[in-house]
Amino acid sequence: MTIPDEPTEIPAQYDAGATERALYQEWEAAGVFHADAAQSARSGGKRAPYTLVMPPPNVTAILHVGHGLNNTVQDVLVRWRRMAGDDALWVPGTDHAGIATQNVVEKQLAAEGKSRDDLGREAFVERVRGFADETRDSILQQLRVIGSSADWTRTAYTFSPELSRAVREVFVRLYDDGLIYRGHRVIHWCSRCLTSLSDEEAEFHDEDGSLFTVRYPLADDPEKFIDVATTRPETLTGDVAVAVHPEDERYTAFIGRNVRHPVNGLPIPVIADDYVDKEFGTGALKITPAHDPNDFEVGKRHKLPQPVILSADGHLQNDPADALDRTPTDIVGLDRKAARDLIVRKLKASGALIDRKNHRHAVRHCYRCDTVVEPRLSDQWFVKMAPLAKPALEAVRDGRIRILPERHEAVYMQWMENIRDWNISRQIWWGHRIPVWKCEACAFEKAYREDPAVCAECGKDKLRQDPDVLDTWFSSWLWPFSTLGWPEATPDLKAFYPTDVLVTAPEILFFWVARMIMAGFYCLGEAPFHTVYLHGTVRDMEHRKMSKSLGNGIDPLVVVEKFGADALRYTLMQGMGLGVDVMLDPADLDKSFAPGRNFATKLWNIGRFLLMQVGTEPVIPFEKLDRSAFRSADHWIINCLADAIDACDSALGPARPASGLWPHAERQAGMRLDEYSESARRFVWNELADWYVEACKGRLMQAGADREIARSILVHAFDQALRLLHPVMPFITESLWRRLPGHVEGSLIATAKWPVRPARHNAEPSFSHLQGAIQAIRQLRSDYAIPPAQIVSAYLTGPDALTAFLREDHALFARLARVELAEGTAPATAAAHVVLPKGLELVLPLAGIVDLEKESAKLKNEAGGLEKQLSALRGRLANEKFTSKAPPELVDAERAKEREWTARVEQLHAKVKELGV
RNA sequence: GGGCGAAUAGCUCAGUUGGUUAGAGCACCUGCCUUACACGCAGGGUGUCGGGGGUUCGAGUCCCUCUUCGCCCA
Repeated sequence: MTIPDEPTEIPAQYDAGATERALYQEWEAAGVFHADAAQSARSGGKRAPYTLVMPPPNVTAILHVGHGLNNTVQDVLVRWRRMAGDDALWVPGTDHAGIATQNVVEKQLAAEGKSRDDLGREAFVERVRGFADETRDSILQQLRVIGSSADWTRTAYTFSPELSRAVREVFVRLYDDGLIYRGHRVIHWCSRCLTSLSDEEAEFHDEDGSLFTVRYPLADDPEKFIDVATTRPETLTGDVAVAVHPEDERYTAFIGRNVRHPVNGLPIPVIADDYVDKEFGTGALKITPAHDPNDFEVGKRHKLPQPVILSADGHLQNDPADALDRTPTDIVGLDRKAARDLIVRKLKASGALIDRKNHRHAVRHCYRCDTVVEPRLSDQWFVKMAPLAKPALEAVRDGRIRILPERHEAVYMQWMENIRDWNISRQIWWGHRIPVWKCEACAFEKAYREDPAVCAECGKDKLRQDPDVLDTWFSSWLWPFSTLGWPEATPDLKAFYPTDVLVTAPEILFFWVARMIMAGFYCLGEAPFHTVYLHGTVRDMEHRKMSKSLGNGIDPLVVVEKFGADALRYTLMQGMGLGVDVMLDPADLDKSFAPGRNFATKLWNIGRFLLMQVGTEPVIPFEKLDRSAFRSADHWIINCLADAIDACDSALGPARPASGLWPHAERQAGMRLDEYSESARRFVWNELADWYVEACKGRLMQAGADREIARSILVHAFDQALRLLHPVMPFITESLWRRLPGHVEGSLIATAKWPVRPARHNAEPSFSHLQGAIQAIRQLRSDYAIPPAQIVSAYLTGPDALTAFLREDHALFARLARVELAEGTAPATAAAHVVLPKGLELVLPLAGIVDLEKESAKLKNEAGGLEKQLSALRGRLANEKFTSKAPPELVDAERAKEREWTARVEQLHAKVKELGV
């Protein structure tokens, strides 16, 4: 048998760039990512289906580190289940992102000096379509670079003909079920995007503003007046009443009379409504029905007019039809800001402005362009949500769906219980057009599955389609099944729906997740997934969200370029506590990605060294080894492996609820990506490399049965470690795995079997004693600053069986602790002493180096600490209440501890005496 | 204003139904280029578990209260 003395052809440096590109192509060519519908147990196959649908990035998006995080989580899960034998499918795709994409193209047009109206609707939509087609695949391409193992043959797009059909189908069903209606309501209006926004799209930001107090004199008795507080004087001319609380005694005399409007001079009534908060401001409120949702309700109750005094683009208007002739001509045409200033000046001049206070309040902004959102009365399409919410609420309540982290479940419940109707119409051009046609001949209105030529009622061809398009979320809420072919009963739908886990950010729990659950029940009668995993946000060192405007973003492609995709992925996953934000420093990528970079390098080095040591000759299969010939280190590393597999499994899983309902004990179990990463890392680095590889060094030098056991176990343990790590570090593991002796040409770790926990061996504790002894010696060496090159002698005493066992591994002591185990009687003095468990003692004669007083003090100190603990322990055991009330096992354990500690204290005192200092 | 949550090492966080001497990673300190790896090796825990009170044989864990912070919603 030859022992290789030449290093095998494993490069000293791992070339991430070249390796990753080549391996990704290999995986794709081998069809690793492709899931076969026929193999799913739901279609008569043998494999449990495991499906993820990727939260579709915008067509215009470029990859940022948040995408990296989101997709790495999904990739870890799908690679894990693929190895575990599931029919694993990860569906990728993109979202046409109505407002966002239209905005980008409109900006392009503006740069050319054009507007969308210059092009006209059809040409504009074509232009956006062309733009989206160009950008659509770029982010998906970038996801490949970080290793995403999505099934690209199933790439979906919310605006594709297939998915558009699903949108149309749902719209028509909801319409026919009476769940879609047109409403005249105050909605959130973005005067820059010229469209309505849903509640979720109009985000609150705190802003410093002013609270103005304005005086309204009685029309028939100007000496008497009501002071009204408002934050928005620019909407003053839209006032149609002043409201007070019916029980507010200050104002009872005013109710039913008219006051004179301080800006337009019109008489408006004082009304009583218990919506008014007596405590806020002056306790009197101006009512502007067309520009405040609450005022709108008040106005309806009191049958007040609804003048719309702001135009669509945010200027004051006096169009007789809308504004009802209430806006003075000198204000007409001003934008909101200018109008506010002018009105405030006029009020000041006329003496109607009584007070102006600084006031911090939450103001809604457009989530796309950050313009202040204007509440504005208009006609919109709504979905009636309460009936849809009911089953979606039940599913989370009874455990068919779980949300992690748990605290988001309460948030979900609260939102669902108080759900409001969903404004789904947008006054833009890029999106699915609302499929409702109205007949101009007979006024019949209907939602059509196919574009109609003639009216379904009267047969005339005077049809006009509604000009609005649908909210983008109206297509993405169908994503878990529209991507699988719904409304067709496709093989994919049968094989892969319901899906399993939805991985996303908590911000879109309501925008998207809740609506998907509702759509799943409405369209298919089933929850679209059993687990919602909401991960943290990537933030900078000041805990700020990464954003383009702050310039604190991190480009994952730069990270991949510098450190490799595995380093990026590992860094993100090891920092991914459940629901915990990941902090990264955009100014110091080396530091931020050190965990992944260091570990990737270490793993490569472990592999390189291990493979060099083992050589290329075939090894005995692990299962065929004669276990009776195992050394303690062998048992120990196999036990470590069993624990590591166990830890990884319970950190990641369970993959699905066994019965369709999450049992209470499993409701928050699994999905601990950080614990999984750390468990796998600990095994390969702190156990396999730090101890077992070291323990094998000597054994590999000599041909024979013992060498073959070591080789086989090294190969087996490393093979299993690579498999455990593959989901998080797919490239480097694939690259090392194929270099293992006995690797079958063409086989891939990406489709290799996930490790199964082996049985534990009990013969291992001796290795822990050995480790304890070695660590104690290292500590001594460090205390006395003994250089590594200096080998010292050590006397080992204690129970014969144990010392004999440890002496067998004297070579290990020599290598790891740099000591020579000596025979004979240890010198009593001029030596360092270590007291180990089970009566073991180490004595290192260190004449001239050892400080006897220091040794004595150390031992005394240890004894003292232990005695303190011991007296507390004895106190506890002497307490009759403890011994009678505490569980008997605990009391027994405490008694055992007392015996052990007592023996150890005695041993320490004996040592001190021996030293005689 | 309403709701939810958090406060444990310098930082980010674990800590099961209350039960050993409260842990991990990173950072940090000390010593080492010990023939795979300095992106490494060895050694080191640096803590009044936010303050106060209570329940209990026993509290980081349960209850009350105060303080601070975060998120969601109006």
